[in-house]
Amino acid sequence: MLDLRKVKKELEPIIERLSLRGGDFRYLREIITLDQERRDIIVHLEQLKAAKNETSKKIGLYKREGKDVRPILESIESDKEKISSLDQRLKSIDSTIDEMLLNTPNIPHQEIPVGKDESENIVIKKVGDLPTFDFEPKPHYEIGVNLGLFDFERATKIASSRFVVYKGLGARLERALISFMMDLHTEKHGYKELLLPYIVNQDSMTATGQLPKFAEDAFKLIDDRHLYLNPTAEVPAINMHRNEIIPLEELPIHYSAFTTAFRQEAGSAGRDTRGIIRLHQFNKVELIKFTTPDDSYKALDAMLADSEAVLKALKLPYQVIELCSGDLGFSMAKTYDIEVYIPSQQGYREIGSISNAEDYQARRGNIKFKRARDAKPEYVHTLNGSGLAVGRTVVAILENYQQKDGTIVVPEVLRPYMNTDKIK
RNA sequence: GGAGUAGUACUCAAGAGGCUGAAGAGGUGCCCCUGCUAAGGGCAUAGGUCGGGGAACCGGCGCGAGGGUUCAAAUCCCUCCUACUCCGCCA
Repeated sequence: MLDLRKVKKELEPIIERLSLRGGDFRYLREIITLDQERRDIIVHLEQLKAAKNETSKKIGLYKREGKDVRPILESIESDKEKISSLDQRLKSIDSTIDEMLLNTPNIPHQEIPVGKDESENIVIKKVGDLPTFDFEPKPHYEIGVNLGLFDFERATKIASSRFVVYKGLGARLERALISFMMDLHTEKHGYKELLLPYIVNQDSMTATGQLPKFAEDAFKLIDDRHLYLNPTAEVPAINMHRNEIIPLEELPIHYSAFTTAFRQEAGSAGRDTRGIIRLHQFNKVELIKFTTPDDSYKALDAMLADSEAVLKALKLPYQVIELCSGDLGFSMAKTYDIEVYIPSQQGYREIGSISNAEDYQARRGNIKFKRARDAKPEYVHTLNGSGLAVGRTVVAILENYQQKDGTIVVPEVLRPYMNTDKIK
């Protein structure tokens, strides 16, 4: 959520920066008018309430002294109505302002590239050598089905399309990757391991920015508690500290969490229909940080390096891109995507995303810290990154490590987890 | 799922319509005392948030959350949430 005070102070520059995302944000001008009305009401309302409090006290006194309170009671009768109607008006203004702010995305960081969509993202580095094949490399779904690693038909029988059953060494590979990634981040990169709920409530979804605007992307439970299936570990992990003031000495907080993520993939009909690139359910290892505002961009770069370390260890070629303003996620000020090389597509596919939300989620979730014992609380910055999407890592391994005979060489770092050096 | 009990500040806890923005204790901070430590004494300690004001400061909200009754609610009523106890069920 944007800071209302800041919006008021820098209205036009903010509208201009937001519009770099695409879309019209001139509606924010209305906030200024609404806010002025809101303040006027508050001033008036508080005067009335203060007077009413005085009067009530007086009534108490009079009663104890046995005096007649009827005249006083009559004198405040009209204020009562004024107060309740002003209260109502205030509530309605507050909720209008709130709704506007909740539906307004984060302001893109000053230095990110300006562009209208993903075609204007900028490749900032390429790492690793592309594999060479003396045969036609197969797509992962063919390899996986041939080796008996995936079963799409039965997954559809069990659930629906866009699900998969992993079998045998396929299931083992997925599990091995989860363990490998979690071990790397917790033991080498200093993150604290979390195992989180896979169901989150409406407040959590709102704090991180999935709601109210992107309700159609989430799986909502049919239940009057307004619960959702976890769409990404970012949601439960950031909400660990919702409505908290984190002691300064606990910052920065680094969490790593494996979760299963659930997405409706609304609007993706027809895209990536084959294979395990885009499923309703997938596994992901996530990195989450809470930092002071001063440290968040350093922390972002460090997180990117932690993410990259997974691909480096697996010896998979990848590129890092910086998202342009038009491709930026709703809650984020700046985002790097990591894209892994997919031989069958002769191109790169997103396998991870590392973002700084600055104070946007912290404000929605009321997550603060204090610089000193008697200092005013300030919002923390929140960051999240993939470390990595596990299913897509499976895709990358199958395709990049495929052999002419149809088998897969297991990347060295995974062998202790796989108990084999070959999938055949 | 049934039946019950409870949620008050950093912690424990009193409070049962107005004199309570909240007794008391612990903790914490500052000071005194003591050669150091322990013990003792004094003072302070509702955070947070919204609004007014140049500021000092003033005011609104706030006793799990949200509604309601009342001139007035921590205190009465309703709904919800959470924790605990008992019963049932269950990995």
